[in-house]
Amino acid sequence: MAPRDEILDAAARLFVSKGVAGTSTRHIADAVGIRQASLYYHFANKDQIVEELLDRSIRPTVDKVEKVELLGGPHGTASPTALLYVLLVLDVRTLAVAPHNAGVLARLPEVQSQDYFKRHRICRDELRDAYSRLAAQAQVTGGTPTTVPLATGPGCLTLGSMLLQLVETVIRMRSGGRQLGTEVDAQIAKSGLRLCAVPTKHIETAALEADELIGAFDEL
Amino acid sequence: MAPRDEILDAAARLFVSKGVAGTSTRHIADAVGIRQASLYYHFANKDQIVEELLDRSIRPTVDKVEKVELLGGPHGTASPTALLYVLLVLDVRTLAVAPHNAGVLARLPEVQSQDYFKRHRICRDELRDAYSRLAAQAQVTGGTPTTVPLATGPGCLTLGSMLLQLVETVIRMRSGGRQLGTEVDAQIAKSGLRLCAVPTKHIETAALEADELIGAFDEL
DNA sequence: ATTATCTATAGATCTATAGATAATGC
DNA sequence: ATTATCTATAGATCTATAGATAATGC
Repeated sequence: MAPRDEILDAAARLFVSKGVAGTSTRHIADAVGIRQASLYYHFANKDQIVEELLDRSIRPTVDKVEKVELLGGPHGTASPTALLYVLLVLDVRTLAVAPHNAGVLARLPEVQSQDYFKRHRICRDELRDAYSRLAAQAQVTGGTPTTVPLATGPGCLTLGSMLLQLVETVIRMRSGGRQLGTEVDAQIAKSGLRLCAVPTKHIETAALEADELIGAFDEL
Repeated sequence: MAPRDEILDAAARLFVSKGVAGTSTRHIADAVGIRQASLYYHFANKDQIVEELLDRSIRPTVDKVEKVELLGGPHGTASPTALLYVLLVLDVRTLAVAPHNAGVLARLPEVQSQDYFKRHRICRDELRDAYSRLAAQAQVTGGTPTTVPLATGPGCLTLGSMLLQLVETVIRMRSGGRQLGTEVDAQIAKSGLRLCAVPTKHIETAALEADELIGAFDEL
């Protein structure tokens, strides 16, 4: 592994387990096996390490959102419910395999209050809005007889933010050191659909349709 | 306000916005308006401040769990679905009114890795199990025709952990500086029931039943 | 005597810079 | 010449302790 990546790797592990402010540049250097000052050959300062890790942690997700929305766009063959399921599964998987559970980074106050976090917030807002759109369509298609309409608009509490939150159950489980079962992705995705009031019988068919899409997806 | 409480208050605010490791004792003292060394008259060390804040942040929730389960115990007049709704609403409200969004504390890595966090984890596990139990009963009572049984057992991904996660949407919203609507508690509670596959028509009746219970609850 | 502050400071640590050293590639 | 490390260190900061000071309560 390139020295620069070794640093990023060690830093990620330490940041996630002790926080950014709780990890000194010396800790990182010791973990890598170099001297503290040598870090500054690869990075201008400590924050730049955090910044790059943060970017890397959101990139895979952003890429997938685009592809998924494209999947339901011009062709239009896929049902919105299935698309929502696909996005949920991919999102969960990304967080589940992220090195050192790097998804934790974006939840640290000392990171959120930094200037470089703005870009990250924009990305996450896009993801949330994608969830909101798909959720709204899934509710319509499912023909749910909800007397009280669920919040899907730009209001305070959106379905999108709840889905985002639900997906992050994975981060919490990994933080707690719990083993991730083989079906977490499907379980969370189905829970997401239930949250959107998709009828139970619809969920299974959507899951089957989605599995096809996900299979084809990996070849993109 | 007693000086000790002023310190706790200022510390909470700073810890939540910059993390524990990112907040120095001097910052806290400055915020209170005393000298850094004066903190040590009230607390043996920095960690003790964190510890007390952490305890205070979980206490209200723990108290409520006991009362809610008691509500469904001997008398047995309340439906499990309504009880689940009650617990969700009370949990959301607790987090929503916690001073300075102190719920954030328990999510900081530098806090989770400390020894004093064990007690907090035990409390939260109890809450999670309470959710799991109520969710299981709610599913049975609701007579849900789920072909695939939802995970409610002691397995990897429980409904309990997902509900816990869902409730914490409030913490995230407050961190993001978003305004909390007046109905967040009800919205999240209903979402929780949907997550547990409680049929839509059941949700509204359970909500009404729960509102009664919550009214009576405040007098306990 | 107790309570709550203060000043002063020890001793550890942290980030970042300056400049030396050594190895490799042209 | 470029790349990647090193040693040494400046200068800031951090936690915690020692001991002085002043106000209040017995």
